[in-house]
Amino acid sequence: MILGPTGVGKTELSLRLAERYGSPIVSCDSRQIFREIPIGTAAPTKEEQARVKHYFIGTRALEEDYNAGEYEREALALLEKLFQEHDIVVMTGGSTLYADAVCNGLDDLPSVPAEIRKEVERKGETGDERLRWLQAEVQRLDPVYWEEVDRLNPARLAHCVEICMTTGKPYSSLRTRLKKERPFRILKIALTRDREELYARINARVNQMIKDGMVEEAKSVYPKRALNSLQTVGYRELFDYFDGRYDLTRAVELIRQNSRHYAKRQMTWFRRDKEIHWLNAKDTYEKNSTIIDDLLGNNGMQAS
RNA sequence: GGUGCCAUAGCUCAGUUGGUAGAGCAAAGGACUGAAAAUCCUUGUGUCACUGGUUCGAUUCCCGUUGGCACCA
Repeated sequence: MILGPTGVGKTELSLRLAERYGSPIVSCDSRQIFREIPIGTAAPTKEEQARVKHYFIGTRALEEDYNAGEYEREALALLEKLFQEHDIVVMTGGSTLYADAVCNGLDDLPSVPAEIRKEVERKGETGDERLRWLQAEVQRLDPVYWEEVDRLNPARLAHCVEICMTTGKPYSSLRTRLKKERPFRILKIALTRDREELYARINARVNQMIKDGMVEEAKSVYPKRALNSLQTVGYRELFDYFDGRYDLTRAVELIRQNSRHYAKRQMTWFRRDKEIHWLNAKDTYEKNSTIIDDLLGNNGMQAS
């Protein structure tokens, strides 16, 4: 598994490793999975996909309500198949929860019916009012979870309420947080770079996306802006630009900034994971692939 | 050349009737089990332009210097 913050250089390393091991690449990215938005999500290009077979790239429509649980099921099913033909399968991506779902598993929860989601969404007009309603509901439906939840986080509270309403049981009673066994060994590699350098790469990549037609791409999906799949760095800022809230220069500035924030949040998540082996993205492929071979216990393996 | 105004955090600025200072943004750290590129929490980083004076004490008042802006010649 090749992890790392956005823009660090996962794609190139993954491609070369996949070629070396004769493996496909299983993407672990919650936004590259949508086919309508390849530019703004820095999805692998046609050329890159021609080099190595990719999974979970552009396979879903924006309207499909995709989530980490569904990804866990699909990815595990796919891996089972792939491991029949491959000793090593390369997985890569920056969606931390999705990666976690594959490695450790999520609890078995039902998916929330649309009516319930709508109901929970609608309560309270203003953000404050809604937050207070959610807090009251969690206290009433799941006092155990109330004790541990981040009480100011509407997304957390809403999820608990949704699950309680869907199952009729307290969310906390379904939340085992047990680590699931997997029928394969997982080697987690994360790439890192100096912060300054990472940010410079992110800034440059945003420029490139704009040149590659990201504004037009965003325009084409603008009518669907309310979808969860479009609550995505790059698109939100461009939608606001289309609405006249600021000019394109400002929008690009905000995209850069929010991408940096995203990378920072990813780093926070990765730092906590003690299973990760860190590699410097600046080191040569030869050096890094040798380290990875050692970690795999495949010192004798010849690069093809 | 003259007059006036300004100089405080990375940026934009507030403020101290004289007791060495605080907002927004930027930035940094953290949380995270089906919306996760989502959602949320915490944190103020400073020769208060420089020199001298008055004062127990000056970022604050005064003289000068430098830089910027405006107006007048």
